[in-house]
Amino acid sequence: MEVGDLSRVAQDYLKVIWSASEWGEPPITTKGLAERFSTTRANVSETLHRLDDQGLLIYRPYRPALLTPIGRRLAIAMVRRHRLLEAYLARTLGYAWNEVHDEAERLEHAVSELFLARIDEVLGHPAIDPHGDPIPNADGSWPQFGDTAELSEVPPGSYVVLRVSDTDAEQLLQLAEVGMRPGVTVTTSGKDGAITVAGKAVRLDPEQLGAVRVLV
Amino acid sequence: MEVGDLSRVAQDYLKVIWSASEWGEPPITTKGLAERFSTTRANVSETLHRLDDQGLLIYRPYRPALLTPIGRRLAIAMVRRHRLLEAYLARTLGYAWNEVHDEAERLEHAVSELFLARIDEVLGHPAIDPHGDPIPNADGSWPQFGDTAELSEVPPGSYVVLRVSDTDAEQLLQLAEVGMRPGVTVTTSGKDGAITVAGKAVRLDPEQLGAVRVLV
DNA sequence: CCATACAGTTAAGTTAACTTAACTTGTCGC
DNA sequence: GCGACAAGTTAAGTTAACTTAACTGTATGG
Ligand SMILES: [Mn+2]
Ligand SMILES: [Mn+2]
Ligand SMILES: [Mn+2]
Ligand SMILES: [Mn+2]
Repeated sequence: MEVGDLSRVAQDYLKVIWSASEWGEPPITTKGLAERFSTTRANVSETLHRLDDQGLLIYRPYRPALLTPIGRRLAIAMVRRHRLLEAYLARTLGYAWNEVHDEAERLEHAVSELFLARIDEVLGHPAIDPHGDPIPNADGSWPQFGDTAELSEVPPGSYVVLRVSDTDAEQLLQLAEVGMRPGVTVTTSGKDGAITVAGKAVRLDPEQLGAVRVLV
Repeated sequence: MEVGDLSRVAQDYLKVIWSASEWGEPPITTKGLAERFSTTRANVSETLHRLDDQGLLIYRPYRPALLTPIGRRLAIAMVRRHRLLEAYLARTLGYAWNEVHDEAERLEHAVSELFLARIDEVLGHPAIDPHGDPIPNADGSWPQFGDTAELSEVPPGSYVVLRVSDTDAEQLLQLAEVGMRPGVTVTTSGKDGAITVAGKAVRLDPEQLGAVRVLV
């Protein structure tokens, strides 16, 4: 089975279910999926049943779904598509890092394996996307970096930003505006969100701090 | 109304209906659409009803459908998408001219106006796609070239190839293999398909000759 | 331990897009 | 003019994906 055999909806579900747990977070719930896809819990419940029928995940009533090995393989393929496309848009078409996500969200369902191979080559096989998320390799493996923690959970001190979550477009724009991006150094004071980003003092709310992962 | 408001199916129908008549051919029939989309006449008939309901075309029983002004505008927007993408794939990602069509057929439904503007800029606002088809401008106008005729209809002599039809992938590959492409000079003998392409003698069947348009 | 709030499910209905089968219309050769 | 055949339509049924409404299960804080 290949990702091209799945519907757009199935592709998005697998990708979101897999990447929800990527940084150690608990598995995504029915409600979480409903919010992510701007739909109803009823619709999510029904869709999860369908994905179970297709052998992509195991539906457990009132419990988060579990990806099957096939589902996980296809999920990782979708994550690769998404992040490779984001990297391509940013690097060769002049997209800002807060513009790439929405475009990749649609292109990921349309491009062929040939297209992916070509842009991977043009980019020189990049390891991370513009938000610092690792890009899985074509064989399903992916690069591992050092241990990370959310900026909201870390003791006061200086850290290197590894990754900024790209799921909330507005939040990403706010973070971009204060200079937050992978690679910059931030210093936390421990005092309600007062931090410095690349030397500049700014204030972030707990949600924004939770979107930033630093090397620990 | 924008192309993004239409379903994938609606986008493809408008594009195909409009481009069928681009070179003076008669309007495409229900059967023609069914073949183009590998579906049934029944399905085409029903879909045309839906497009009529949406004000995109006028459905006339037992007669070819007529695009409304809105339908025509959106059709041309889709043709622009398709051809601009083909040009991009060929010029910047190393696609062969017989590989671009299928990829563009899917990407045309997924890319944003921003993406189109960026690739248009990267390509320097190309006037034709890799098959010699004119690329409509963003305002709906498009470049006009000299008068053309199908190679099957032209008196014996030497001609410059302007355009090769890209709708039949296998046929396009065959034509590519004998060196046929926009810009080459061909000489017709009038004797059942015996012609020279860029100096090399080849034999083409009437269908293949009909796929090639030359400057007259 | 249990009421309750919220998460999750089930049910019923809708729509676009598809299929197959049966029927109707248009046109073309005689 | 007309019959035959191809083209086109209508009808009935399916599926994925969505909605709204009603119901049920889970977990928790008092
Ligand atoms: Mn998507
Ligand atoms: Mn990303
Ligand atoms: Mn298409
Ligand atoms: Mn073309």
